[in-house]
Amino acid sequence: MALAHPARRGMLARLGKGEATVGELAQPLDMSLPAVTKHLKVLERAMLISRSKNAQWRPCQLEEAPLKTASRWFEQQRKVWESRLDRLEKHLHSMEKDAGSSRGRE
Amino acid sequence: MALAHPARRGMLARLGKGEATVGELAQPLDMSLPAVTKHLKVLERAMLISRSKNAQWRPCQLEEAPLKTASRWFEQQRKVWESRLDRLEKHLHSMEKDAGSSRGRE
DNA sequence: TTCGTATTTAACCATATGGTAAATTACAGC
DNA sequence: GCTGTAATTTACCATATGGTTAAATACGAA
Repeated sequence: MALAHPARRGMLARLGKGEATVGELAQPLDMSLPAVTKHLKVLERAMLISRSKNAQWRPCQLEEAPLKTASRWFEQQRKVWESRLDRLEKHLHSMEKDAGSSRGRE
Repeated sequence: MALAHPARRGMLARLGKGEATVGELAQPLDMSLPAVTKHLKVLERAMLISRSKNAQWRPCQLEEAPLKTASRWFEQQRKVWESRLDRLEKHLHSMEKDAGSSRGRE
């Protein structure tokens, strides 16, 4: 999952404020430039960012569409978890009602 | 992340319907029992489930509280992404206005 | 005590992930 | 063409993850 690594989430957060070069993204990250390049490739393959060329710099920018998808994904997940919690809570309440009959716990 | 693996999410979904033994959780999963045991340990360490004893069975059940936390987490994440997208959209619109002045694209 | 079922442990393996250092490429300016 | 800066590629390494099989453990029932 492209969003799994904190360094990558950090880069995306930084890019939310606007275009940045590899060096700029690396600066707060306490890791070598090759490592940053690798993370950028992950983000690029996931189409979360795009890159361009400016002399010897290779600036990165956020891709708008997939992040909207990510946002929608979070919203969906939230709904899924909510419905699971609903079912769970019903289950737990029915257990409370039953509690006197046969307590399996030791 | 305990919620990362589809098998584990499947187990949690199953447990949302009520207690289940290791064998019952394994049945739909096309993997060996030892593999299932490992996944269960991950879930147990993350305190998403708890286990008990019933003869030779070791039934599992969902832990309520942390899943509520997970739900809250999703909600938070959603808000974070939304605010990022707001910022991003403002940025993109300001670029549109600028578009005529200096087109870096080739 | 022995047998069958449920589960775990131990030992092992393949692959993915995240990092490094050193060499290489790309480019601007002198 | 040479030099300095930005970034990437290459080769390598350590650890995490997810799986396997075979053996061990736990328990109820015969």
